[in-house]
Amino acid sequence: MTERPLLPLLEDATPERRDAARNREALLVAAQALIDSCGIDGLTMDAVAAKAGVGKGTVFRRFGSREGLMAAVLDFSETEWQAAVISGPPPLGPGAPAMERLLAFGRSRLERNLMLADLIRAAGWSGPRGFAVYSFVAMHTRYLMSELHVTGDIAVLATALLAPLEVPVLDQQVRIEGMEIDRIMEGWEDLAHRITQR
Amino acid sequence: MTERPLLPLLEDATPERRDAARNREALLVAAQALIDSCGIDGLTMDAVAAKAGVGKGTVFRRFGSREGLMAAVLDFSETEWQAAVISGPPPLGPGAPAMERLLAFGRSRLERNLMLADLIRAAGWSGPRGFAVYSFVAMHTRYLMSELHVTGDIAVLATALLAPLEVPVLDQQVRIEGMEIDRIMEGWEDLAHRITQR
DNA sequence: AGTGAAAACGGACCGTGGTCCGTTTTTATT
DNA sequence: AATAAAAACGGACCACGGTCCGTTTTCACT
Repeated sequence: MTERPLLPLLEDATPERRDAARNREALLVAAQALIDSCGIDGLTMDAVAAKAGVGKGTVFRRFGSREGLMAAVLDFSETEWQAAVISGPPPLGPGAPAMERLLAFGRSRLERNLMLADLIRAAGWSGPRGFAVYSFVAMHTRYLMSELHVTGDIAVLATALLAPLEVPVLDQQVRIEGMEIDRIMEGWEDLAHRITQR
Repeated sequence: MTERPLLPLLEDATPERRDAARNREALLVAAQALIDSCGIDGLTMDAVAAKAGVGKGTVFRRFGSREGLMAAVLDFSETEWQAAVISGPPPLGPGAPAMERLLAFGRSRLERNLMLADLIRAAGWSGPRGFAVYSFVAMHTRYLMSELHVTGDIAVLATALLAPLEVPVLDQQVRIEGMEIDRIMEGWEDLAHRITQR
């Protein structure tokens, strides 16, 4: 749990003080434990502080806000996932044809976003962390699209291809309309073909 | 400000008591005034209650939550917009070819979502109101797509076409990446052509 | 080891969203 | 008009996110 995020856009120049590092570690462990036992909604900042054995001020000094704490918890699995895309086995990782990689990418992202929906929602879609996450996903999609020789405004088309995989949209389809996941995935593959063809 | 929402899926069987109706009216007026003067973030439920001259409990009895109140405020402009789509002048309203209507629809929705972004964000994307709004937009999109003889899973493709117009996605593009609105719109038109062609 | 400045800590404190329940208003009925 | 049940009201109250500032810890430098 001490690994640093992939793609460290701006690494801190000065390292953390020892007590700070120890407390961050304890807070993340406490937060994960509380999420497991009480669920996301049942987690309070006071409880996290108490469980980690630190004052509440420390939690906010480290993570800025509740959203920030959630984003930090989410960061573990995100980093892992990004590693699988960058250097894992094909077809998600490198080695497969671009179209296969794209389809594997979409399926994997969709499954992940559904599995972590509560946490992603609680982490908010703003802030620097959210930006970094989006940047990675968008960059990879644009790369695959350029490999497929897609014509047009690739940045915008990539966004359009990614948007249906985001949690608010999936929530609408799955939770409210009760749509099957396989059907959503098939629809997304169709979309991928339509956007990349020509 | 007393009109009822379009497409009243479930109209209340029993009408409101007179004091209840009067208070709702006063609360909506107060909320709108506070939004205009303090902005969405500066609006507090206590302030709305005070300005409307009622107790705080009444606000929550009427609207359930802050999100609910915001959704109710939003409902005015949403109703107006839906009316323009259903019975306004072409190309947004009926009378133009389906493809022109679709493009006008996308542009209009995009502009609206950007203009009301703060309010839409504060209203939340869940709850029955959000569902009703989404239902209308999705239904209309599916209708236009069927007019265009689009093949495939129309419900899923309509969602894919609408997703890039949603506030979280637009936020990312406009606010964070600083993308121009015209560019986003051109990209969306391209997307509409790719999804509907074949 | 001693020292001073910078960084981090802790928990009392505050504002706001949301609840609860005793009181008041409305409305249907006679 | 009187009455009673139902609905709505109001504001004290609570919980939680977030802030503030006096105290403690760390660390670089001597």
